[in-house]
Amino acid sequence: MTVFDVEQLLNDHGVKPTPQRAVITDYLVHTHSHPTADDVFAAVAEKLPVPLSRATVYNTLNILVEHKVVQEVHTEPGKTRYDANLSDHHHFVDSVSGEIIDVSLENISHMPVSLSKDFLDGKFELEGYQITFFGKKKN
Amino acid sequence: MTVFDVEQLLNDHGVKPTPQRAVITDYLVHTHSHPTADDVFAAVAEKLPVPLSRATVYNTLNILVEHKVVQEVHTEPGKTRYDANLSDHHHFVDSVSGEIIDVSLENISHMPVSLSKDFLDGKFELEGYQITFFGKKKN
DNA sequence: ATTCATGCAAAGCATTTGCACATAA
DNA sequence: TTATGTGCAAATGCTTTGCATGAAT
Repeated sequence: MTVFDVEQLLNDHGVKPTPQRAVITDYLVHTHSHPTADDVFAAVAEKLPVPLSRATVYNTLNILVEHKVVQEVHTEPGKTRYDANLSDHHHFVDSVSGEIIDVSLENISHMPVSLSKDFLDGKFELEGYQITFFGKKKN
Repeated sequence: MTVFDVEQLLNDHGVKPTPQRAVITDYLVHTHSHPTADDVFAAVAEKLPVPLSRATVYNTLNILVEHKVVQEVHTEPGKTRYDANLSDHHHFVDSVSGEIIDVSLENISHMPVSLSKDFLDGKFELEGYQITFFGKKKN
């Protein structure tokens, strides 16, 4: 994805592209590492010809989440991670390192999952679900 | 579950029962509200004849997690919630209020879920999974 | 005696906010 | 010029830590 495409992506989601936002989004779109805000800051700060503050990173990430360009992933206490994989997928979390690995739908049996009418019973409107697998990554 | 049973439960999991730990555990075992550490502190402080500090609540919750008496639930940024429902179950999160509702296995279709051999491929050892449904609770 | 739990206050992180400056339409 | 984005630093909120006291074995 080129810088132009990133600007397109931002425009498509109603986010005004700025140099900072473009570089942050570009980084997120090209990584599978589910970075934290600080990971993003560290990776992007050196790429930008202009200074970059943590506040801008946090602001940008929140805007990208609000506009559904990326999604938050919560697997560990105290850390919010970001995922720009826009395809329908789930996650495998290594219980030792905390590393998050994407799991595409074709790697999961017995999909899709749904809630019984008995549970929903006119009381809940189901919008989606997220499966977090956990286990150990072997060496 | 009586106080005696709570002490039994703690002993069974290798946690030395103290008054604070017993009352905290008792509270967790009897609620379905998935409380935060602060919720626990607020609910338990007034029940105890002795003073209770937040540090003790945090210490105790971490010990209970380590000894698998309760589990952490992460659905929102910046908040760790605790769940003493020891049965196999999943969660529904109200996307408006953040409220977490337990979903027992019989309320889910297409269970159990598993990962394909292709994904695991000798590289991952699957220990379990957690499904987080999200949507709106109707009034 | 020795070990371990507790309380308090201080410290630590991740994240948000207030405000001034810079930028773009 | 009007609105919006950015940077900096201060503030906030949740959680952990250090240390002294207190209880239990």
